[in-house]
Amino acid sequence: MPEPLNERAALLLKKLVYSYISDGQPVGSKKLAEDADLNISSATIRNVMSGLEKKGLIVAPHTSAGRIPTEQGYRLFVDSMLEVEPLSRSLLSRLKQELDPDQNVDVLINHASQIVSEVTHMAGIITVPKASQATLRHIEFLPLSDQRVLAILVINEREVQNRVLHMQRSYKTEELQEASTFLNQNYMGMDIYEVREQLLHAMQRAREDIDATMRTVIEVAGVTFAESLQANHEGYRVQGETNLVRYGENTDREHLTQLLEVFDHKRELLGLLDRCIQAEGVKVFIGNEAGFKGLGDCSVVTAPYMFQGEPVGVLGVIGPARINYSMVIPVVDVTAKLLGEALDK
Amino acid sequence: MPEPLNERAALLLKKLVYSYISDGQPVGSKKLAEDADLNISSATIRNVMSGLEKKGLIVAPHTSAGRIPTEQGYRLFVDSMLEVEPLSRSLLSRLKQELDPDQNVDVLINHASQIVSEVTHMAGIITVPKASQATLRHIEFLPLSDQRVLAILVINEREVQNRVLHMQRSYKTEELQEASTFLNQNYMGMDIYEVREQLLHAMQRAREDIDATMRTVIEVAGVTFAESLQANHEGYRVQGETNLVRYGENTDREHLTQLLEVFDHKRELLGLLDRCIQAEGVKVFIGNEAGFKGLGDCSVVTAPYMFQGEPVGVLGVIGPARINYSMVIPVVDVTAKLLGEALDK
DNA sequence: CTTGGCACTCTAAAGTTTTGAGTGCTAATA
DNA sequence: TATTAGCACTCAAAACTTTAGAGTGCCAAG
Repeated sequence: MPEPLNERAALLLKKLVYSYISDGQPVGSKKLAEDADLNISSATIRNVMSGLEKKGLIVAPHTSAGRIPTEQGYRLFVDSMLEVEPLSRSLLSRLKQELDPDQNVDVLINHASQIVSEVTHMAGIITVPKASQATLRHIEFLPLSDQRVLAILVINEREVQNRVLHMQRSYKTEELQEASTFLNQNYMGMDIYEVREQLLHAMQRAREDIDATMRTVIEVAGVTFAESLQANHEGYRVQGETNLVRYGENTDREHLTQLLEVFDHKRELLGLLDRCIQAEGVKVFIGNEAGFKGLGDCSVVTAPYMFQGEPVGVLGVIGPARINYSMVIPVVDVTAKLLGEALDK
Repeated sequence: MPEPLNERAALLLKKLVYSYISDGQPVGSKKLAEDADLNISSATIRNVMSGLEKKGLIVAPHTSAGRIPTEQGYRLFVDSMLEVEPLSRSLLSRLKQELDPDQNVDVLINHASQIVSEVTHMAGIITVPKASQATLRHIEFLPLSDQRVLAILVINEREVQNRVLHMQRSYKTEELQEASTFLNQNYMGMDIYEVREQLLHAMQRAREDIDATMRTVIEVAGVTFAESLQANHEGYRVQGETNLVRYGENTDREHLTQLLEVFDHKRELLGLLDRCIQAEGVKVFIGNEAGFKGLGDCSVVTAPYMFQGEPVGVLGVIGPARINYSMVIPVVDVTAKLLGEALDK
């Protein structure tokens, strides 16, 4: 395989892949002969194709069919002969509009995955961003019935979280008010891990002789931050799996259900995505390159997205290998970038 | 059709439906003769079946096949001969656990639809609850950069909403603090529609000669409540569409994609669901009873769920007509009830 | 009223033929 | 030496045929 492809062979492979991507039909020598603007007879093309087959770039599914690209064929195509189309103006503006920065992280990442899924007609996947940094912006407590307290946290400027805490005793509005005022005055702008640390310290020190406010603070905030960290959601979201159904004119149902089951095995997929987080820019996995079962003939296209200069998550799509890479790649790329911008506000 | 079924015919229909539901195969006279504990020859059964066919309760897909229930057959079965199984203890406890009342509405309704989808292996659908009542519990404003303000609303005890407002000018923390304090003191416990009304009035009155606080209040809160009402989300959620794929051993792909497209036509489905909101208890639509295209051979099972004594939304599942009604119906029923309880806290 | 029996129907499965796209090779050509 | 036309060959897919058997309807006997 070290032997490089001569120019004509490369051109032919390129045409073949484009043709196969658009029709889904194996491509024969005759079709290529007509199609190509190079004046070459089908016999010559057969010779060249035979060479490409020896190199493992294309195969014939059976004797009397045309050729289709192998994984390596796609690989070479994607790496060295793919011409990506720039995004259409209208699509770009739609992306921008959909990724309205005035929304919280959760909504944003859902939108991002949804929109790439819609546009590419593949299944969209996105990892929930690692909360690399979580600065306490504001905190508020409200009493509920039955010894429960509603805690509202504003993290990192505009991320609002809320949870219901079950407490040992019930609290009055005023107590809670004092507690939140205290916390806001003393801990605003601090990392929430830090806040928790300090609260733990404070708790250890002075078990007795602390005033009522401080006691309330410790009790309520202790629970809050414990839960806050615990709820440090990880995982990924999938959207538009049904697009996969509409594909596969010929694919049998088993293949399809197998693919759908991939989404049930969180861990493997998450592993793959996590590995992409450090990669700069778009990555394309073709077929088994992704390294796990059930993805034969499938491709995964991913791009990491940034928050405050750090890659914090990965956006991607998953679908048949036979996709319009020249469109999908820039869409994923740009959406990831826009998502990053929206997160940074 | 007014002619009532004799006992034996009814029993036979029942057995036939159960058999078809469990195998998906048309049921012949011989199979019924073996299966049934009644000692009756296949010939007799043929006579009876012929009667059932005349009444339009069953049909033979083709001459030499067994019979399958028609829509009317299912209807009769569901209405008068279905024996619902009580929920298993383990399932019930799972439902209860999943519908943890300490979560906000959004999460709860998603969970509800997700869990019925998982348990029944059908697609789960749920309408977003009508905000029949929205009492202001607490409000808070935080300044952001660029003349933007983060508004946090607590509605109905523990429902937290937040949105980013774009204002005409920028505000200081203190201004906003005063505004929120004022609102909390004066409007807490009031319906937010009411609050908006009063603010509008206040705005019209005294254009000039109002103090700075009051002006801020009007400016910021005006925008907040306007957006809050506008965002009065309506629609529905679908979960587990992929379950539909795993069905239909023989169903052709076209039929399936057609079904999936139903979900794209929000309005029709929403119309159907809305009509169920007033119905007490579970409703079952079979085939075209639902009244729109693309649902041939499909059933929809729905149950309204309550909030504070009012039906506010509908939970349901959608899938092939050939489903295990005795299991699906109680699941939808109970989940809707539990959801109501969770919402009521 | 029920039943065994039989002729009849019609699908699904298995087997067969036909078609045509595509190949590899060879010998002629430039 | 590289290209091409031509031809024999292969094989999947489509069309068609055959077979098997599941199921029916109806009749005549119990």
